[in-house]
Amino acid sequence: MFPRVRFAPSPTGVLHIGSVRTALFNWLYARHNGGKFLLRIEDTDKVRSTEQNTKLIFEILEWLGIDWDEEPVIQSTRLTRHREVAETMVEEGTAYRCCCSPEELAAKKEKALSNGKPYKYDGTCRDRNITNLQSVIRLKSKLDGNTKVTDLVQGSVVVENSQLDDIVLLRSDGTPTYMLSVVVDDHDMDITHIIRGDDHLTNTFKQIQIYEACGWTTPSFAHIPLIYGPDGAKLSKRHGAASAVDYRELGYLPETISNYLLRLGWSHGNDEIISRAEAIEWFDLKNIGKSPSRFDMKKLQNLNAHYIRQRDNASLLSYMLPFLKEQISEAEEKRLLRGMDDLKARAKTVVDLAEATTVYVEAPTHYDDACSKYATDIHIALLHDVVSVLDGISGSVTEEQIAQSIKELAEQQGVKLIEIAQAMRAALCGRLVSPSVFQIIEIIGIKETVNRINSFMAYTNCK
RNA sequence: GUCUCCUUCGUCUAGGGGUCUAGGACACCGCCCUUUCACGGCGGCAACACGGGUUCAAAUCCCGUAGGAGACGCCA
Repeated sequence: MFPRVRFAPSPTGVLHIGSVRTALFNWLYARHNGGKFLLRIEDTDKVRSTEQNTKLIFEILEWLGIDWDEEPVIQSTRLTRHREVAETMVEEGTAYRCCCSPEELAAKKEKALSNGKPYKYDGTCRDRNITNLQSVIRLKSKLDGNTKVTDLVQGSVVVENSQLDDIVLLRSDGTPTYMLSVVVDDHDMDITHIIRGDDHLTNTFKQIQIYEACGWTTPSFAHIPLIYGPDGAKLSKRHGAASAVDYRELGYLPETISNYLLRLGWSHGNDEIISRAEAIEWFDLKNIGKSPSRFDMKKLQNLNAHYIRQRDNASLLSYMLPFLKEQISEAEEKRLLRGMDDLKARAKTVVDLAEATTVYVEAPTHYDDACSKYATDIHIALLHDVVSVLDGISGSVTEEQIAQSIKELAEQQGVKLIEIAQAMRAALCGRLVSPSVFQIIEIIGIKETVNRINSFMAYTNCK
């Protein structure tokens, strides 16, 4: 039998990077086992759910190449079904109506807590046979014995039923709670394996009781550890970036995110760079670790640098275009394409890459302070020499030709190449870090090079 | 507070009784390459939380302790 798994995010916030990992694991599980990967939007909290968040969920999954197999289920459209199940449970005696007011319950809870006792609904309405439809419906949970989960990641976990509460299934306004709707939907969607964050582990016991009360087969569970920030607390905004959208905007490639997330908490021997095909071939729940892991930005960056280098220049260029501050012409695009090899060896993110491209499209708008080191009389004299050398070269030139001529010049003048090269870099780029100056000249051409050098000399002259 | 889970270099992890003087990757530090910065190459630093067992033998199995995390809503 082929597994059916699902990813069931709630659009009450921007898609968390940890949720993305859950989606990935579910997807890989389905693809590895020839099963189906389904999507369900859990939008029953109408107040906090937004269209924008829902849109972003689809967008991010597409961006990552995580495709789904059937029409996504929108949970809010299934309200009638949820209600129906709750009513049936009341009829069958596995649930009951409760008319304790929220205020009463809050008071009881406060009292219990102040006495240092664990709070649990006291079961006041459990056997009262209330018919008032304004009441909530609670699960009549088992009072003794225990409930066991054989989790595919966590192993066998047992909880005493006395610990479990009579949870609310249907609110007084007739809408289902999360506990009810997940169980009903997972059952109706024929979900065989539930792979989700381990913050749901304790919910599982309550949910199993609902499955049993309804006489449904419980699916298999796999609770994967959460992702934490560098300080060990749940990864959130204050750690910098917690949503998948953030990472996309920061210039991380989708293949980087997939690979990183896969490797976080899961391993296949010593493999670090894992292609999509390998991931599908190798993925197995058995290799998921049980301990939580911290998100390491440096490692993410390193991986991203790897994938940037690995992309072919044309696709990298088109991916980068939206990151550019200004639109560029076709001629400029060609320049960037030529310079891409040099550019991509240095970039950690696409944002870096986009920023670094400016040397190929425009003259420096300002010069870094460090450049003044190469604005001495000696350097200016050398730059004059460079200009004469370049003027002597006609037509299109290659990087090698230019390098050759400049090396000869250095030799003639009895200076080290670095002195000339850095002065040229300051003039051409306005800073002392850039791709090869000879390569830059090849791409921007002699004329523009001479212009930039002249501007630099004029600028130092004014100072 | 109650319940549940977790614990190998700073971080992600390999390992599942002897092959472990614990392997890899990122980070960090050197050196090499070099027109800068990167890339790349070579090398270095660095961990089995603690205490008891079991065993000829324990990072690996068992029990405690400590620390960390999660769940305890008419949120999902």
